[in-house]
Amino acid sequence: MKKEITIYDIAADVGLSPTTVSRALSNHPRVKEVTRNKILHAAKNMGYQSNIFASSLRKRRSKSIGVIVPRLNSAFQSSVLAGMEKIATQAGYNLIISQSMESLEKEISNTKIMFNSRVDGLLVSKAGTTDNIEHFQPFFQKDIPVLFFDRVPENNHCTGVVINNTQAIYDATAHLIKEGCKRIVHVLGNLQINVYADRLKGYKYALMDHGFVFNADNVFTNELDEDSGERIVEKILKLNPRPDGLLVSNDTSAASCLIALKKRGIKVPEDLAIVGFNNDLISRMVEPNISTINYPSYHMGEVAMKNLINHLDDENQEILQKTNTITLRSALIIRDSSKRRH
Amino acid sequence: MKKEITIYDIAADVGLSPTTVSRALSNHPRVKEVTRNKILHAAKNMGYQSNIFASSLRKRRSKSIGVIVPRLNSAFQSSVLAGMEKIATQAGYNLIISQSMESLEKEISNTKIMFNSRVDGLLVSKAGTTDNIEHFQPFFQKDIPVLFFDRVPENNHCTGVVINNTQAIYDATAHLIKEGCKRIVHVLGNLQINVYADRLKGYKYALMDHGFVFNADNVFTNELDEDSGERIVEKILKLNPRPDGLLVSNDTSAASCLIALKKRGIKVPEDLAIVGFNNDLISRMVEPNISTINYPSYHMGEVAMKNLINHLDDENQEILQKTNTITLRSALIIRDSSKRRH
DNA sequence: TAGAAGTATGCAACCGATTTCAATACATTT
DNA sequence: AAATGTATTGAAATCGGTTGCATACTTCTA
Repeated sequence: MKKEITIYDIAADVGLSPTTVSRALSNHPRVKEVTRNKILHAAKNMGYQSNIFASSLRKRRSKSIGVIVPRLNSAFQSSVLAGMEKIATQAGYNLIISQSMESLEKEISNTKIMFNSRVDGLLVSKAGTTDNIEHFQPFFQKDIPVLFFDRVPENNHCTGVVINNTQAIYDATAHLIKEGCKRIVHVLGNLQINVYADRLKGYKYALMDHGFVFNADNVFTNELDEDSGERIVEKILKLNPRPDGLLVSNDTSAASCLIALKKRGIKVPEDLAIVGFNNDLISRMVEPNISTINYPSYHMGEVAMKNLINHLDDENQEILQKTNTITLRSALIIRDSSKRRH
Repeated sequence: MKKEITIYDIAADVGLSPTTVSRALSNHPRVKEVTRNKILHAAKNMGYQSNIFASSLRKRRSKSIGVIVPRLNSAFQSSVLAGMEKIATQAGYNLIISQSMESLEKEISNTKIMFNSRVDGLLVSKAGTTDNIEHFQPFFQKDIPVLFFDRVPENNHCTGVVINNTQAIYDATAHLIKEGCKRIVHVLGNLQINVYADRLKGYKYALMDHGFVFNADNVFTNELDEDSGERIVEKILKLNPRPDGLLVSNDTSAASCLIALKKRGIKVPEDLAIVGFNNDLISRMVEPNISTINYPSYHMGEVAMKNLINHLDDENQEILQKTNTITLRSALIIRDSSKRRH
C-alpha cells in the first residue's frame, strides 16, 4: 500500500511543527494567515487526507450518527431517512444506518454495534416487539443522546419526535361519522407500539364524543402489508350489521382493502367509506383516491436530526434533556374514498 | 465523562500484559485457553468496550462500507439498501449511507466524505448528471474496491451489478407488438444514464426485429415522477396517428399516465396498452394492474454487498477486478394493462 | 539429558491527530 | 529603554489497540 501523507510529512515539508500544521488544517485562529496558506497549499499539493481514526481517537467523537429503523424498505422510513441524511450531511455528520427487522433481538444487536461504533448520537424508531429500553442504557450512562421518532417508548424519560396519533385518528373518525358512517372498523398494527395504541385511543374518544358505543369487535389487529386487504375484508364481511366505515392505519393496507372490496362489488365510499394513513403515493393513485392522514415523514427526519445535532454541537445538553416530545403537525386529507355526502 | 475501560485496565486487573489481552480479545490462537477465559471474563465484568478508532487506526481498516444512491426515498433504492444492510450486518460491516440528490456535485462531495471516512469499500448508483468517474480516482489509486449497481458508468474498468435493461425493454416492446400495438411510445429518463440508454436500444432493436421503423417522435425523455402522467399524456395526444402502446421506464410514472388517460376517457389496454418498469407496489394496486418488468432490487442489494465483502475478506482481489459485470435476472410480468387479445 | 521444536507471554514501537503548557518573537505602551 | 501584552509556534504527552521481535517456559526427540 502506498504511504499515507500525514501532518508530519507536511510539517517536514514546510519546515514547521506538526502542531502548527494541525492547527492550520483545523482553522485554529492562532496561526498566522501566511503560515496557514503555506500549509494548506502544501497539504493540497502532497495529497494530504486527514485520518479520522486518529482524530476521533484523540477527540473522542466520531462525527457520525446512528439510525435504527424497523425496515429500510418502507416508503415512510425511507422518506424519514432522506430528511435525516440531508441535515446530517449539511452539518458534517455521517449516517450509519441499520434495520431491526421488527425484531427486538436484532434491535439490541444493532444498538450494541452503534455503541461500539461510538456514534455521537442515536436516532431510533422502535421494533414492534420492543417493550423495554434496557439496551439503550449504555448510551444513557455515557450521556450519548438518544432520540426516538415515530415509534417511541412509553417511558417518558426519552425525547421523541412524533405526530399526535390520537388526534389524527380522532379527526378521521369524526370525519367518517360526519359522513354518516354508523359502524366504523379500525384496523391497526401491533398494539405494543405507541403509534397504534394512541390511534386506538383517538378512535375510542371520537366514538364516545359522538355518542357511539365502542365495540371491540370493530378493532382488528393485523399485518398492514400489501396482501392484508383480503384478510381484512373477509373479517369485515362476517360482521353483522355490515360496517360502513373503515379506518386503516396505513395506506398500503387501505389500498389493498379497497381492491378486495371492489372485487366483491362493494362500493367505496357508498357502501363503505375508507380512510388510510400516511399519505403515501399509493393513496393518490388508486381509484377512488383514498382519504388519509398526511404524515410529514421527510420533515420528521429533518426535525429529529436537527434536534440531535443542535444538542451535540451547542453543548447545551439541557435542551434535549428537558424536551420531552416534539409533535409535528399532521392533517386529515379528505379524498373521494370517504365522501358520502353531496 | 466517565473513564473508559481499556485493555490496560484489564491487563492490570488480571496481571497480564496488554498484548495478551489484545490477543485474547481478538481470539488469537496463541493464548492459552485458561488465560483467554480469564481475560474475557474480566473484560465482561469491567464493562470493557473496544475502541474501534484505536483499532482502525492501527489496522488501517474501518469495517464499514459506504453507499451512495441518487435518492433515499425511492421504493427501488430503499429495497436495494435493505438487501445490502442485511448482508453487511451479517458480515460485521457498518453501512454509511448518503444520497447524491441526482447531482454530480453532491456525488463528488459524498465520495470525498466516504474516502475520508476510510470506508473499506464503496457501492454506488450514479447520479443522473454524472458523466465521468474522475472523483473515484482516489479509491482506485488506493485499491479500495468500488462497485456500481443499477446505474453504472460506461467505462468498463468498473465492476457493476445490473439487469439486462436492453433485453427487458426488448421483451416488453415485443410483447406490445404481439398484442397488436402499431405505434409504441417509449418514455424514459435522462439518456446519460446507462439504464435508460440501454432501454432505448432494446426498444429500437425490438422494433427493427419486428419490421417497424424507429421514429424519434415516439421517444419522450421526461421526469418520471408522480405528476409526470399529465405531461406525458398531453404529448401523446398530440401525436398523429394516436399511439396504441406505451412503455414507461418506471411504475410510478406509468401509474400516473394510467390515471391521466382514464381521466380523458381513453381505455387501457383497449385504446392504449401500458407497460411499466420495476414491479413496484403501485403497479399491482392500480386498475387495471400494470404490466411491468420485475426488477430484483432487494436481491441486487444482497448480491452487490456480497461481492464487495467477499472481495474484502478473502483478499483475493482478483475476483472483483476480473469480474466486469454481474447481470441479474429480470422478467416481464404481463398484467391487464397490456392484454389486448382474448 | 542436551538440544530442538513448539507454546505462551511481554516489550516497545507503532498508527496519526490533538492539546496542554510553555517558550519565543513581536508589538505596544509608558 | 524597559515593561507589559499579544501573537505565533513547538515539545511532548495522549488517545487505545496491534504487532514484530524477543524471551521464558514446555514438551518432544535423538
